[in-house]
Amino acid sequence: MSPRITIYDIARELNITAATVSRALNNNPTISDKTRELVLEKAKEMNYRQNKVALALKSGKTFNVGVIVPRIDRSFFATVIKGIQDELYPHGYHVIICQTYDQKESEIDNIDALLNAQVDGIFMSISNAMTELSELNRIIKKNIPLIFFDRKREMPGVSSVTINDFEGGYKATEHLIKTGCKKIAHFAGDRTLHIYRDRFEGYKKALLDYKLDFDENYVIETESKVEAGMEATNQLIKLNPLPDAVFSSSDFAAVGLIKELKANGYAIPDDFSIVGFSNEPVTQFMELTISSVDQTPLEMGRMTAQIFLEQMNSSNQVKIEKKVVLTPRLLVRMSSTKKVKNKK
Amino acid sequence: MSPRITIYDIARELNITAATVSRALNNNPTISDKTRELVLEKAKEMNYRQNKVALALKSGKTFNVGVIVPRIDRSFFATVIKGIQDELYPHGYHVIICQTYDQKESEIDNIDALLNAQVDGIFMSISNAMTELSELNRIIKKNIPLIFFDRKREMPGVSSVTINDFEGGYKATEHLIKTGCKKIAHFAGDRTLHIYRDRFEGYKKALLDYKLDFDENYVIETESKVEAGMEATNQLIKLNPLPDAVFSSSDFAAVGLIKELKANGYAIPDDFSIVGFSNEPVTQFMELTISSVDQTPLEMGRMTAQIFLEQMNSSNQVKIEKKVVLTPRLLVRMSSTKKVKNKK
DNA sequence: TATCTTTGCGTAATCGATTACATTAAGATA
DNA sequence: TATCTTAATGTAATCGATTACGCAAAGATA
Repeated sequence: MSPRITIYDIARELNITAATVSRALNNNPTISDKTRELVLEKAKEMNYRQNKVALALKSGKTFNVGVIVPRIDRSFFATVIKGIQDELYPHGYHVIICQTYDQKESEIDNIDALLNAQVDGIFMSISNAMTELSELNRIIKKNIPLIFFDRKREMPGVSSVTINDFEGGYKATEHLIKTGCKKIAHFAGDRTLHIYRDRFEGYKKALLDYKLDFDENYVIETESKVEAGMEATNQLIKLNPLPDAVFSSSDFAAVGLIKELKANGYAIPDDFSIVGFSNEPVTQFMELTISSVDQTPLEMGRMTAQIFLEQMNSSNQVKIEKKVVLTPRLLVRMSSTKKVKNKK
Repeated sequence: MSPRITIYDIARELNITAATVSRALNNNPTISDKTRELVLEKAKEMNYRQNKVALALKSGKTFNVGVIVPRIDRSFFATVIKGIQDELYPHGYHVIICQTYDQKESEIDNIDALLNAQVDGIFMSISNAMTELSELNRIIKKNIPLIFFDRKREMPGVSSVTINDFEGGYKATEHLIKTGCKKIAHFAGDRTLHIYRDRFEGYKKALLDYKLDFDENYVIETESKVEAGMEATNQLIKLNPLPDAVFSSSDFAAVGLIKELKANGYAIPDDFSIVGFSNEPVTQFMELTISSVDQTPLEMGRMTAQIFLEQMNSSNQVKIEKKVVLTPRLLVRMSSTKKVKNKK
């Protein structure tokens, strides 16, 4: 095992002090060119590497940030993290991943661990279960940037990057209306969560704006799973009058919806136009590609990281509180593209 | 901004020294029960948290590990990371993510950065481009556990966790043979990579074992993309005699294959039985679910982490070199399940 | 020549925790 | 009472880097 080379080792070799070595390596102007060159040469020769841990202890900056998500094996979160990483890597930051599975205890635990590890910032998609704001306040009190993405909580001095779920719901519904659908049902998620409530509200508003009746019976709450979508479909096809379109808050539910509709002999998009939400990879790989609302996760990650960098560069006096709301993009695919000749 | 509480702050409050506080907090038996209780109480009252950075500098252990993957927004890698994380989190380790996009420079860069950050271990899916073994040797020389997963390189003292790609290729092909296919084509990946070469060899061996002719014309090299699979399909359907099955090294290519076959009026699985590789989420969401070979990424991550923990717990003298080869699981789905009545 | 600047580098403190070694005081033993 | 244990705590070094402050030598100025 080769011993770690420190600035003291270099200093000893050159008969100077560690302070001089440190200054030379940091391009301090008070060091003569001769000495600087000697040091740089010797450092290279000895294969010296700066010990970031020692630096972190001295400076208080670890150049690590923590990202807290429910789980990383979900395309959406993996892509947000990719965006964060892509943006921060050139600035020398490392990204530490924490998973919570949306358990409140796990969220508190992870925050605690990240604070002990002295991260320079924490990015978080906060669960609905997390009511312990005191834990979050510990972050603020330490003056460590906390930034919410995707799912947020209102807190003074805390920035957030979210998408406009209302607009997403509105756009999806408007698209269905404009392509001729009159009786549009909605697969809603858990409406105690603001993201699902907002999508639902957008749906409702679009109906009103275009003078279509809103009927609570056309709204079916369902989980974000294929099976749940299939079950919901069985309720859907019992409706009278039968809808001619569905806006689903979840792509997975939309997949289940399509499976079950086909099994029951319905044609898509001719009998039912369908728009999902999230632009999960599966939507574009299906034989019948599914229209969906893209949440721009890459941009979300990038933006989150950018706000963090701004915050780090600003003086400590100035508290930045940015509320960025990204515009979702409607992606029209086959599941909502009726051939004109088949239009009923 | 609340100041950080240190053991010195506690010591001052109690009129004792930091050494005593440290010992009390670490359950050192030479500390009297009275003092210990006083310290613990005061620590709680002042909301003391151990500074892991200071500890890391002293102990040389950061409790951080680095994971190097080409990109994290791929289901496979995201799931491996999840496995690593799930296994290491209970032991107090944090996972730092690095993406390389399979660029050699980026791989070297990331290794360097992780070493400077003093991680306790590095887990890596190494690209084919990475020929600079000297960089990897720097890790070994520092006595930091390096563990390859998914894609490895032979190095003394380095453990690895991979799957048996040969067996995966064999199983997939054998399954097609046993369900009555006689003329099985193969979509191969880049066969300079051992994972693709092994899958190909498994395919070949299965044909030989079951007395079927191997024909190089039935092997089409293609990228792991839907579009590439579609292009390859156009070569495939020009073959004479026409194959009755395809084993694809890539699920995405299989998706393209199915799309294009259907577009050309072929029925699946009746005209073509199809098995893919990787068990990408899309394979189970398709209306026509795709048979595939699961690489057990969760187990791969878990196993990688376990080997690391073993290595950390063993004495420094003992070098552990484990080569774990996981067994892939064949998942039979609709794309290779012919109805008996339709069997040709 | 005497004094003042400037240049270049050394000294030593600091970040927060751990720990080998030293020290003190109380109780045990002869 | 004198000496020896032993329990409990203090002292100070250490991990590796940065940096305020001090100082010596060289050149500048009167």
